[in-house]
Amino acid sequence: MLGPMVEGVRARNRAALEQEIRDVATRHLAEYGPGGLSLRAVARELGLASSAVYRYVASRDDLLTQLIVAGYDSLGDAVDDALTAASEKDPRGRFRVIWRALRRWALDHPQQFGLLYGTPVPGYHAPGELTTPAGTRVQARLVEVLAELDASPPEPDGARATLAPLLADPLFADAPPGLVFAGLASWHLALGAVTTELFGQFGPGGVADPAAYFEGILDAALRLFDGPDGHA
Amino acid sequence: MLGPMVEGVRARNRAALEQEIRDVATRHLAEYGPGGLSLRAVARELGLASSAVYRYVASRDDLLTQLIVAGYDSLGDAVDDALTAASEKDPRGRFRVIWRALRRWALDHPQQFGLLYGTPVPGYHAPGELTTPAGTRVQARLVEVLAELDASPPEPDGARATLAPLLADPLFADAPPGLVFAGLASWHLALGAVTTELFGQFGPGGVADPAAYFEGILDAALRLFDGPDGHA
DNA sequence: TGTACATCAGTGAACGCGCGTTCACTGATGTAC
DNA sequence: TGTACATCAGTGAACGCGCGTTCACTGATGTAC
Repeated sequence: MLGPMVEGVRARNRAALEQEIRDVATRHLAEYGPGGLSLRAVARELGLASSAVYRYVASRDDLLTQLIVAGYDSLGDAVDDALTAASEKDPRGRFRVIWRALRRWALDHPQQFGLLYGTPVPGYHAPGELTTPAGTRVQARLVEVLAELDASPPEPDGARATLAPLLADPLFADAPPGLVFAGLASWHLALGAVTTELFGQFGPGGVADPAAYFEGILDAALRLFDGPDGHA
Repeated sequence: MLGPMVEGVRARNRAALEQEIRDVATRHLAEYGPGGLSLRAVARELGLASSAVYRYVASRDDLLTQLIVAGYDSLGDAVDDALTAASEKDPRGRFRVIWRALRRWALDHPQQFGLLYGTPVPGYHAPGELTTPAGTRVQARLVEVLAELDASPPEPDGARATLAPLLADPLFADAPPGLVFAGLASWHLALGAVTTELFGQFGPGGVADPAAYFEGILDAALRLFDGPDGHA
């Protein structure tokens, strides 16, 4: 009665349809944005009665939460895969691999990226207990890399106090404040660049080669970790 | 019949109501986001029939465009005022003044900031001819400051080609590519920091003193303009 | 292996809601002579 | 200064639409004996 017992056909169908719902919803998200995500439209596309969806999804907000978690996981997988494939040892190289993977993923999934890192969906509050674990995978990878970096960038005035909550986190055990600061700054630099490339006009005329520009940004981000004498 | 002729009472009322509509709409925008902006709701709050709004606004999208332009202008004014008030001469100081004003404005008008620099509103396309002039005021100020900076940061590989469209812009006449690159990078760094402060979790635990952190970010941004020897 | 019953997937109608936009209209405000 | 007419602001009803969610229901799939 307990035993390993192969998943019944019902459970399999159920899982498959749950996945299908997420897939369709993700497509709709990409097309109409989070505000335009509609359970009825999803049901319609799946050939279901609108009420049938409620067998699989508790509410519209619940579906949104599922999509957010799935998005973080998709991004997390993309980064992990890139790291595995690159098998790069040098921490600076791994830093670049992570960021390139993030940019790639963001370009491939612009609306999902917006859902994760853009303007919050009005009226929706993500339940942190579901969202945070998946939402910090990339940061965790970055932190690992920073730990191997063995750099001691200058410590801005008051960094210890400013970053206190972060420094208290086990993730950053023993990390010098200057390094945490530089890490955070590099995060914001890269995020700002990706966001602008995705959504912004990139200024008048734009940038001819965003990929090359991004490489330049990575150089600049890494330079944030250098000491005042110009090298780590 | 021509003459200077004081604005008639009708024109004055009209202008006043147009402003009132924008004000109410801005509040609704702040509360429900761009997707939740509704002409009917605005009319309701003003005690008007929903159809009456169409005397002042051509359509919902038209209202959005007005709000975007008004937002850019509000931000532009905030930056200009800050510069005037500070009467700082040093270009690095003025750089800081600009960015502090932007952060301040963003914190005071989060949803408007999101409208300008966040995830685009799905299904809405801003008419660039109306939007761009107001939308580039801050950048123009920054460019002025960068021009006085008299720095020659390292020129990343291929910067000339990558940034070609920007360099062709009259704004950047004679600017060395390295400077333009550093300017763009500093823009993305500050924008990423502000966006994260407004919308993001700021990582696990967050940052204790975002204002102090932002000052650190400004230091880092200015260091992007330093030569490889560590000073401009 | 067969039968009785419980579980589950999916239906379709209905609820109450808000939306953008159009239209023919009433009065009040301005303009021309 | 007064009158005739044009302009304009605002009304209220109506259009057709899509939404989230609930509910009582029908069959099909699984389970226990």
